[in-house]
Amino acid sequence: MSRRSFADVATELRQSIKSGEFQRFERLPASRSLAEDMGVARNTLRDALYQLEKEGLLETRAGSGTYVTAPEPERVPAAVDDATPLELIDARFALEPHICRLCVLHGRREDFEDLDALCSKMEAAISDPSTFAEADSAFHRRLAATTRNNLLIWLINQINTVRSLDEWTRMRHLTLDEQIIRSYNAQHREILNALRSREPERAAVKMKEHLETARMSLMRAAEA
Amino acid sequence: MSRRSFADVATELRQSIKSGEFQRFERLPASRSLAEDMGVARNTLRDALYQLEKEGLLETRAGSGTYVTAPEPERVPAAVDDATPLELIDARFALEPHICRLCVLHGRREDFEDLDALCSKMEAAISDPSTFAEADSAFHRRLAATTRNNLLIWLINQINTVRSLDEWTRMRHLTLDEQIIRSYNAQHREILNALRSREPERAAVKMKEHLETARMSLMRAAEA
DNA sequence: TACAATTGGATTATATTTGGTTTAAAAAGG
DNA sequence: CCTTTTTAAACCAAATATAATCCAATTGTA
Repeated sequence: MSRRSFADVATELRQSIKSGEFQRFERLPASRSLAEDMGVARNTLRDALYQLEKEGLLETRAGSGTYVTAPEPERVPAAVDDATPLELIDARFALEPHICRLCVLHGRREDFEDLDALCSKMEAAISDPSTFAEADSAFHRRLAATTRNNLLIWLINQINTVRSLDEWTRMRHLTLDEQIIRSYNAQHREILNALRSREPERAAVKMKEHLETARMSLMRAAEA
Repeated sequence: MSRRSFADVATELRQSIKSGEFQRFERLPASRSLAEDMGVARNTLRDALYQLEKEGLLETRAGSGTYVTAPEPERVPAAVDDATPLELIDARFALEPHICRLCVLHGRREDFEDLDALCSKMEAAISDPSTFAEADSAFHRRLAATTRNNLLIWLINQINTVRSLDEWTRMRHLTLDEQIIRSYNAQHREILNALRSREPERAAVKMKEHLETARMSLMRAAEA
């Protein structure tokens, strides 16, 4: 029976890293003790570490230790952060009406109660644009959550964390007078009513109307 | 006796934050006492805090304290990579019909020529499921590109890189017999024709029919 | 307002751990 | 028998944890 070669050690370590036993940014045990733990000579372990370093899994700093390289999970491309408010609202036009349809399919009583509470919160914030905007955002995220579709929930969250959202909310505040807030509130209620009476197409239509109103007020703000 | 390096301390703190032991906006214990609690020199603790600050988990204000800023309890890959094929197709149901509408608005001649070429490629691959699947994916990505909406393009790309796509394509291959491919090809042509004659709603309807066909064949595959 | 306590920020010298390297012997395998 | 790889031990230089001390910003309080 052959001794364990450095390739075997590398395989074992690779799996420890991928399985999450060693997480990113974490420092591995010192080469001496790790070699002893794995029952292998330090030289062999070092060959394995060098291999993993070549593969980009590890980074080793002399005198300090060897570290799990951070596989930067996902750089949000500049294209996304640079999305314009109009691109953003088009994306919502794509997602949210269908989200309403799915809400009818998967919504439960407690979902509608949460949405109802958010509606009430928005209705109480007619003259408080900041509170309204926050509750409004929560309402739309709550809708996504009601679909029980993790992918859609994630997509909506991504959209909501787009950096241009700052610009978006800034522009919104310009248009959020009491009259607009009142009409938004009426539309939110209509959407919720359609969901509760289990009418997917009516809910989708009401959402489209809501987004159309938002688009219009946004364009008015852009002109000003 | 092994020293604990600042990286180890950082790992420990990182987990305390992620586990919720230190909550958002909360102030950490003073560096002196925290260092003592963790049995480490204040210098080392400070290095660890600096690292976490670089990672965006902490924010430190001289004379005041260091505060947790961690925004994301949400693992990006977890929600997305664990998406089921059915969640995935629901997301496509949300996005792609509206993408078709936007294609009518923003599509140019060269877009339609590219889509036409992809249709031809798929039609030539009736008995070659792998080539067909690749061109099919390219067709849908090209549709997204035609909207000129960077956000939508990015969302579609995200959906197409979901790991469960492997499972998805595997299941697809099960159902991709010549008959199914022929009907897909016919639907792709119908979509493209609707785009070219600038009929947004018809294009959206044809896309929905296409996705419905895909959903049905997927569910048949799931039963088998 | 002004003082005092507490906080993070920074610098120092010293001790120790760490990876990097070299060497030679032992083991495995053709 | 010869080649290759692993082992083992020793040493080096770099990195850094420690500990003590001082500075500067903030906060709370008299």
